[in-house]
Amino acid sequence: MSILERVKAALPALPPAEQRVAKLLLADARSFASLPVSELADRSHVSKPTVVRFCRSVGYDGLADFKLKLAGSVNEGVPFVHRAVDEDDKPADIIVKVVDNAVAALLHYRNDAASHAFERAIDALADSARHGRRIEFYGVGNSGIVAQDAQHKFFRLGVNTVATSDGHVQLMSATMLQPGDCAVIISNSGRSRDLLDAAEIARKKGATIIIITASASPLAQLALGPSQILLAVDHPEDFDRYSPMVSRLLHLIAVDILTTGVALRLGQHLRPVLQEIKKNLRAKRYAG
Amino acid sequence: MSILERVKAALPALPPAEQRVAKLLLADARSFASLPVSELADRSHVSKPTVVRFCRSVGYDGLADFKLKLAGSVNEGVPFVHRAVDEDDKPADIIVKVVDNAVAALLHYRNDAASHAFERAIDALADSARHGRRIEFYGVGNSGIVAQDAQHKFFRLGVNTVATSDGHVQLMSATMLQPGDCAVIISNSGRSRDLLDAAEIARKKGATIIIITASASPLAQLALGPSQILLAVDHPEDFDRYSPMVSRLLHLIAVDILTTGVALRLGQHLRPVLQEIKKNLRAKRYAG
DNA sequence: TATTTCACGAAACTTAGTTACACAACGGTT
DNA sequence: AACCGTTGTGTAACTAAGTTTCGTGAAATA
Repeated sequence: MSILERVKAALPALPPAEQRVAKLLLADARSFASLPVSELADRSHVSKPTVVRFCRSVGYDGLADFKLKLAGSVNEGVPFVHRAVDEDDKPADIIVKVVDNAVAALLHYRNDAASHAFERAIDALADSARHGRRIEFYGVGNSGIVAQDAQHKFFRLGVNTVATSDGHVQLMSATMLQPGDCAVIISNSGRSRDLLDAAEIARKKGATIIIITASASPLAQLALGPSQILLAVDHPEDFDRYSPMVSRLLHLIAVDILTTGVALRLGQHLRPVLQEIKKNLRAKRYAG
Repeated sequence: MSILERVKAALPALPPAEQRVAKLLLADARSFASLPVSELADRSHVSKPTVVRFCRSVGYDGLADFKLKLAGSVNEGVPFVHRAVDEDDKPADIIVKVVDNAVAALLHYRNDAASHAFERAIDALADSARHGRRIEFYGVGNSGIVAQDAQHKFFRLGVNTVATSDGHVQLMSATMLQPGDCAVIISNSGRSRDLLDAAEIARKKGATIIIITASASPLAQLALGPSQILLAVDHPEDFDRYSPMVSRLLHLIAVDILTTGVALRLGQHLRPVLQEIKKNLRAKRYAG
């Protein structure tokens, strides 16, 4: 996909000298594009032609071509660094900064989201959906809204789900779960007492629990067993001030990924349901 | 900001020959980086040094430096194109595609969001907040969730707001609005009857109405008057299949921008409120 | 052991990018 | 109106970056 990934994949098949060049590249891709051949050759302890050969080995025309493509590829993440909003920002600045921060967080998340955990979560949810088992979404505060959003999405897939943002109702609801059911628990901090209790109860009842929260939190600790799945959502320190804004977006994206995955699993036989919903909604609309 | 924008801005101040180089660049930025000086000089009918001079005029070290930065900049939008999820995508692919689609939509939005409209909206909201007037968020379906999210955000700023996702309640609530109050109406399609009615009532009552919806919709039509503000949220055709997912994110980002803007306007005197909320929330948490 | 193949570097070469310099046009001053 | 400086531009020389050629030594194959 990205150049670096391609290089990483090709690395073992490369001759030793070229591997050293690859290592240099991977160690500091940013500066690789701006250094001249001689410098690159020196730093990786090979000759200049070897640097060129390396470029061709990984599928480019030569060093010049490689540098160009690399510059494009490496810069992917660069423009979207976190930038604090300050007092005298105009609305135009705020728009750019808010969006860039969101994008930076999303791209960061994309790079280290655990696809394996998603696979398990999607399996479990699709399974519950297919067998008509219960799927419940719990969240409090801001995460309660994410839970509702998730519920809404699954609902539109024709899957019968419930979202609860009230601590007491969550406890009651969790008590009624059974093996084969899924409880998706969403929390920004991962420290909410109500959610910890609900998760614990759901676990005891044998339900599969899927936890969307920060990886170093008490709630995340609960997601270690065999039918417990952790979808870690972390964001870099410097997003702290925007934590509620950013984490919510990441939680929503996690929900989108789950929904998309489950929709694909369920496949064909949910199409009719979707169309019917659409038809009925249209009646509520202004014709224009 | 982006290289091309910077060039476009600097263009009028450039000498004629350099302007020709700039024109070539803007006409086909993609290939500019990969062509040699001589070719660039030929195509823009100037000499080689002029090409280099142009690069320096717009703030780079020389042609080499410029090409490198350009390669990075031009690719900015490229990696994040819409990519459809298909049946045999693995979870890892789904993650990448879902995130990339979201990012593509966000960046697109960032580029043509009307900052002027945001300015007016932020002014109106901050004004209502300062004078203790009512601020209400209306939305149905998925947008109801966005409305709640917005309410939650303003609530955390210490601003007393209401979110309503029930059509009947919206009508009742809108009826009670007065000049100086704000109604923020959120809709994906901009065709929901309930919201159109609520918007119309709010308008008649003299409240400022802020509409977050697609620009070519009936609801958007309502936002043409002096105390009506349209925050248009459109997304390209090809996002259609993901429309609910993407538009919701964009609506949320619009809300983030509003919140951030209002928070800056309100400034200092909301800090104590925030700290108190934080303190009280902590009691609900598990110590770890 | 002979032979082929492969990996690598030294040196020559080519081309890209840069600098130095010269000239022309314009604007303001004497 | 003649002068001088500033500014914009191209020509030609130059430097350094990237590339190709070729030769050597090591490993693999016969």
